[in-house]
Parts: sequence; C-alpha cells; structure tokens
Amino acid sequence: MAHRHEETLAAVRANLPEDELLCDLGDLFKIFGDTTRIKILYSLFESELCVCAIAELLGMGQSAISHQLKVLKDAKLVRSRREGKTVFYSLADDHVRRIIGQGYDHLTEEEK
Amino acid sequence: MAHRHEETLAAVRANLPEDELLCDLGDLFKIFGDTTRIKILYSLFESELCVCAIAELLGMGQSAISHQLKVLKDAKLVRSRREGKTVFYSLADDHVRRIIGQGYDHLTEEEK
DNA sequence: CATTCATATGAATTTATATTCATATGTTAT
DNA sequence: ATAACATATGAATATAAATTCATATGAATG
Repeated sequence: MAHRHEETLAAVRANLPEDELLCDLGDLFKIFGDTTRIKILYSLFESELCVCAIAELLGMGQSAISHQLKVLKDAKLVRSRREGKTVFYSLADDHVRRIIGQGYDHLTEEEK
Repeated sequence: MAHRHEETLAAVRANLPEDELLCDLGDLFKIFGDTTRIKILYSLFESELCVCAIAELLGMGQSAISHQLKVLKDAKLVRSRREGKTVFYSLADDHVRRIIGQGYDHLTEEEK
C-alpha cells in the first residue's frame, strides 16, 4: 500500500466483474493469443476444413493441429463433424469473427 | 499430406491475410490472455488509476503491476500520465472495451 | 478381420511468460 | 544535498503452454 485512493477504488471495485468471469475472459483470449490457433480460426472463416487440410495449409504436423483443434473445441470456438474417416471443423459461432475483427481493427486503424 | 483438398485450400489461401498480420493478431490477443492484465484493463474502464492503486486493488506487488503495465503500454492499450511522483494509467482507446466486450458476449450469451 | 487412412492422445522436451526480489530512476520536500 | 516516496527495470525462478514423437482409436475397404 502507498498513498490514499480508497474513494477511487470503491467505485472501481463496484464495477469490476467477479473474479471467475475475469479469469474466464483471460482464458478465452489466451486461446486467440497463439498464431497457430489464429491461423486455424481464420482459415475456417472461408469454409469448413478437415484436419489434414489445415495441417497442409499451415505447413505443420497433423498432431500439432489436432492438439490445437482440441483446445479450440473445448472453448466452443469450433465444431466438428465426422464424415467417414475425415473430421471437418468449422467455426462454432459468429463471436469468433467479431473478436478477431475487433483485434484486426485495433491493429490496422489509426489511433487519434 | 494426406488426401486431396487443393481446390478448397486455394480459396482459403486467397482469403488468408499475410503471416505478419496473423502473428500480430496473435500477439495482441496474447496480451488480453492473462488474468492480471484483464483485471487491469477492466479496472481502467471506470477511471484512470495510479500504479499503487491497481496493485492494491488486485492484491499484488507493485513490481508485478508495473511489468504488466509496460506490456500493455507497449501494445498501445494503455496510456500514462505523470503527476508528480505518481503515474496515472488509462485506456488508450475504445478498442480495448470492444474487444473485451466481444469476449464477454461469447462467455455470457447462449450459442444456438 | 487385417490393413490402410484420418484423427486423437499421452508423454517428453522445449520455449515462453509471470512473478518476485533487489535495486535503479525520477520527483518532491525538508 | 538528503531523505522519502512512487514507479521502473533487470535478473532469476517458477509455471505454463506448444510442438514433436510414438502410439492409440475409429472408420472404410479388400
């Protein structure tokens, strides 16, 4: 503790969500915070893709992609659909596009 | 490589941004992907705060907070303003709110 | 039902990142 | 100038997370 700021902190505390939600938020963004996963998600903007197509597209091993798809699926960011031996992945909902879109904006827009 | 998907991949490749942008996106979200930083950003929704107020609010050491504020500042997510011995931090622009808002929506809304 | 193909998973290794500790910098007041 | 306070920073440690390798599961086919 250093100087006084109880008045300020009271207001901030009142508007701060529960700890659990803040943790969940961090965990969610953590998932977007990896180049491989961003690439996977972005690839799925266009169409559903099978695991080996994604691996080929990104120039990575099948195992690495599978592991990351699991992370994405656990977070409900992608869905999967099996067709014979092949499993197709697609975006789970539109939040993915919106979240990435906002990030894109931050990177490309000028700040004033 | 496994089976054929050149046709599909061609279309996906055409719409995929440059590698550098995808990396930058990952790096940006990585910053949101930490509970401490999310808490700091959320705290700043309400008002600007000095370092020791944030440390007190989060129950963490001043050093840890300073390190994270540096990360946030380097990413241009927060600004700082010195007033005597005290340094006040505030959100740099509205993208922060929007990005966190989209994450919040994903967590709290029902998916259909 | 044995083989092949597509995907998934566990363990190990490597690499990155967060916090702490000690200390430096910068500001104000005596 | 010296002391006291607020913040910043470097190095070290601890923890987490990504990829690889080997192998397992699950589905189709001869």
